[in-house]
Amino acid sequence: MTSAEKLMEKGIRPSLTRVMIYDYLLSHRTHPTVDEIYKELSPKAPTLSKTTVYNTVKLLSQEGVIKMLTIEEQQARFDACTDHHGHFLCNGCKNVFDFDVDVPVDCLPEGFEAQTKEIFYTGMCKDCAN
Amino acid sequence: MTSAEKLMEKGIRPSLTRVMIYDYLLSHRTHPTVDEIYKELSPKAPTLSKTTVYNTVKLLSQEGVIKMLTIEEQQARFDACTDHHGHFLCNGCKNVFDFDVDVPVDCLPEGFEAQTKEIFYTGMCKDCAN
DNA sequence: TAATAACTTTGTAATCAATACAATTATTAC
DNA sequence: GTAATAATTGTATTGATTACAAAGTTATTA
Repeated sequence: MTSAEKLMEKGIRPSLTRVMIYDYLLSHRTHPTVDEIYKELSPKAPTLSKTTVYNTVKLLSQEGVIKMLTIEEQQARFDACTDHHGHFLCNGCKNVFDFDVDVPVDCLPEGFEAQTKEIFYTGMCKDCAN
Repeated sequence: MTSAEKLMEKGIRPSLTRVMIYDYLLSHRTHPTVDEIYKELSPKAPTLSKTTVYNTVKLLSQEGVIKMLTIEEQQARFDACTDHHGHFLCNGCKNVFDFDVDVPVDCLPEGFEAQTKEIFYTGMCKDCAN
């Protein structure tokens, strides 16, 4: 399935801009910020507005196409991989790494219903630990 | 052990302001924001500055006396309970609830060293689910 | 195809949490 | 008690995000 088809499946009209931003996230699993997305795509799309990037990642997040991450900082990051996995923020290089992890289940009090589940670790990555 | 002693144990001089803020967090397990702490304590301490609240929660977080939470929003929240537990943000009432959960261990790639571990869920709490 | 309606994109201005910084006040050490 | 150090304060600034209205684009209808 193409990325445009994935958007349509969620009821999102696959405009060029939306597909471009979604494709960027699909092919760059670096959990970029809005600013990073904007800076990367601006050369190819000189009229792109940062507001559009904000609008688009908000829309895609709301519809569950991508995930918003809020690890510790003041800038949100975005991830096109919506499968469940943990995120590790390295305090050295500030990169965010994925890791496989089993989500704890059945740990919520009676009557609580989870819609999103996030596992965020911070520390030092392999390269920065030494 | 008094809260002042706990601060001293971590090498933090237990000034009146610091103890007051720490005590507030110890007795109000609502995961308040800086603004909420400031608004609650201002009547008792009219000369309190919001900058001092920022300075204090940053210091206490850095020294591991309290924990900073960054669940989904743009305002950080603070928690005096540093035992491991999960946090649940209700999308209805916007309250943050604690829940017991086993932290996954040994899930990081070789060489990665975790310093903090957070488990954040969002959804609907018992009261808001109906 | 033209006219209209609906949606998307854009740029500017505003908001607001957080930080920088310098001045003031309080505490400690000698 | 005075100098040195640390804590607190207020103001100004930064910077991510949102609000909003105008401009541009796509779809719909006749």
